[in-house]
Parts: sequence; structure tokens; C-alpha cells
Amino acid sequence: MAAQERPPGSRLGRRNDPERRDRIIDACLDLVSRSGVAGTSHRKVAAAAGVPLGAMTYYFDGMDDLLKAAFTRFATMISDRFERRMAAATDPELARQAVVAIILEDVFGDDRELVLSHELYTLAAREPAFRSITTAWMGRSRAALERHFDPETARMLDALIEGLTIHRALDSQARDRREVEVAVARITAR
Amino acid sequence: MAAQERPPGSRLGRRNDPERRDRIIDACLDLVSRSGVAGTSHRKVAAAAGVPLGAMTYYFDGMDDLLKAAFTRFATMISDRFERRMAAATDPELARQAVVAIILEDVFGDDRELVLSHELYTLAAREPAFRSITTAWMGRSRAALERHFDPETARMLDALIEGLTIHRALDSQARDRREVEVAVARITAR
DNA sequence: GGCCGATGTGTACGACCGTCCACAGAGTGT
DNA sequence: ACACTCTGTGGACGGTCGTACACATCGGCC
Repeated sequence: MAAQERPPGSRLGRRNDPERRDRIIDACLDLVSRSGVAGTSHRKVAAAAGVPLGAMTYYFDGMDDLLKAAFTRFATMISDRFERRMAAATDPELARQAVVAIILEDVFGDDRELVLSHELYTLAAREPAFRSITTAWMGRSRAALERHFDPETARMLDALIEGLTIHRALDSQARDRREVEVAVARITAR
Repeated sequence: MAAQERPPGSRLGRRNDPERRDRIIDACLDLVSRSGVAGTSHRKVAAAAGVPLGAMTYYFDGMDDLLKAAFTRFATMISDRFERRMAAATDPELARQAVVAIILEDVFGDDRELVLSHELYTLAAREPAFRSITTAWMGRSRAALERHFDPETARMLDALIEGLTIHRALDSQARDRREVEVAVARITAR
């Protein structure tokens, strides 16, 4: 997103290769999902992305800047998919089914996304810079839900999605679809 | 909890001082809540606890062992409080009010607990050793809720608590008590 | 009092870390 | 073809890390 930020007045870089920055971000997300933020370093990301170590500080102002870019991309990707799912629903009942599908398939279906979500939440819980990423993410989710539900219900539903997802992840116990359906039905009842 | 684990057959330590181990664990939790797991090291914990660096590897088999002990203590403390709250309620309506109080006061009222919860979830999302801590925690929560609600409702309510708590934390937007009450009422409706 | 095993400590070591900066080398205008 | 500018790089530096191990110190026992 910030790939074409240049010192103002300078013309665009000549050899400049935007794929490089992207590849670093991808490698960073991969590494974080496998080893956590704690186990991620400039050196490891550089090795995974196949770029020299010096490129890290050249493209990013330190680890925080890199993480911010990485998690912004991640949150945007998840948000996009969420919006697409909700936009495809044409009535409240289909919207409810879409929510169930999101809980059962999207987040829980992929360990990588689950881990990345938690890493982001953890950063956001402590640092405001990362909280702005989660705030934007939640704002988009709610807006998408408000296509089908009133604002208050949308907020409660969003929270329920979060909770069900987390509990599915941390419980190591398969849960059945019906229970998720019942929970969604109750929270959207009026 | 594991303070009196000794090599089997040996008699208990003579100079052995159980407060030392406890103080290290407390210092570790403090440090994690302030700097995150990523920013926590043997050296910093030792300094905060006022013990020599060598004591770290003496009392714990590396960082993971220390973190496991620390988060086990943390989860147990939270669980205890949760159980007390739920045990004090004498009917379903009071139980609902207790749940609301837990969401509004307990977890959200304290940044420290919030951050520690997320750090634990993040570890649990990746490593089974930590997931057993969260699994036990959730098991106790559900059992406490089942004093007042059927098992299915208890699970859904537990998830809702989680989601509302997290969203309150990551949204940096005050939410009113009534909305929490409505959400709890809906999810416990039959 | 003197020994002995257990408890606990100080320190040195090798690994890894992020950052910095002198420099290489490609692209462009002349 | 030369010079100049801007992009990108390699490696050195100072610092922090976890761990291991030789050693000090203590409590009980003969």
C-alpha cells in the first residue's frame, strides 16, 4: 500500500522493484504464522524472502514498521473476504448462513489465519499503532453486517463470531454446526 | 503449584525457599504484561525479581517452562474468580447479571489481565503445551456456567463473553452496559 | 570440628540480534 | 563515452540473549 512512497520531488526509482517489498511482507507473515512475532527477526525474514539483510532497513523503518505493513495486508485480506461473503447474501436468513460459514470455514479452517489473528490482537492489546488496524478491521466487519442487521445486533454478532472462533481454536474439541447455527439465530433474534 | 517437585527420593531442600520461585513467576507475569512475551528475557525477569541470573535456569528448564508456570497461575486465578462470581448467583437472572459484571468489570477493567489473556491465547494457538492451559480454563468456565444454564447455552455464553471482552478491548470505543445485557439475554433465551 | 552432599551463584561463551555506513553498480542525460 | 544520481548491498559493530559449569556456601551428621 505504501509501496510508492518516495521522497517528495524525486522521480520514481529506476531499478525500483515493487515486488521486492511485497515479497518481504509475505515472508514476514509466513514466518510470524510459524514462529510468532517473538521468533521473527530481520535476518530470518530476509533469508525467507531471498533478499539481503540490508534490504530490511532499506524498505522498512525497523521491525515495527514491517509488522504494521504485514498485519495491515493481512487484516485487509480477511476483511475483503468477509465483505464478499456478506454481500453475496440477499436476505437475513442467507446472511445468517453466511456468518455460520465464516465461523466454520474461513477462520477455523486455516491454522495460519488463526495464529496471525491472535498475534495481531496481542500487539493491538498493548500498542495503539496496531490497535488502529484492528479497529479498522472491526469497523468494516460491522458495516458489512449492517447490510442485513440493525447496528446493535451487528455489533453483538461480530463479537459472537469472534468468541466462537477463538473457542473453537483453543478448545481442541470439534463442535458441531448446529450449535453455531443456534447461537447465531439467538443473537439475531428480536 | 509445582513448588515442591523434587527429584524423587531426595529429601526436601534445606535452604530451599519456595517464595523465590513464586517471586520469579510474579515478576515474569508483570514483565509479560508490560513488554509482551517477545520482550521478556531471563535477564529482565531475574532483575525484576531480584534474583541472580543463574537462578532462572536453576528453577526453570528454560523460558517455556517459566511461561507455562506463569500462565498456569494466571489462568487459575482468573478461573477462581469466575467460579466465585458464578457460585454467588442463586438463580438464572442473578447469573446473567454476574456474567454482565464479569464482562464489564473483571477483564475489561484491567489492562494487565487483558494483555496477559491475549499473550496466552497467542501461545496456545501455536503450541499444544499452552493449549492445555486454555482448555482447562475453558472447562472450568463452562462448568461454572452449567450451574445455571444447560450445557449448550453454557458453551455459547462462554464464547459470547470471550468475544465481547475482546471487542471491547480492541475497539477503543466505550460500549454501554445495556448492550451487553441484551446480548447476554438473547444468548440465554430459549 | 570436620566432612559431604545439596543448594544456589557468578561469569564466560557462542549465537543471534538490529542498525549503520561506505561503497558498488545500474540507468540516464549530455 | 563520460559523469552524476539514485538504488541497493555487504559486512562490521555493539549489544543482548540463553546456557553451562566451576565454584561458593550452607545444613546436617559422625
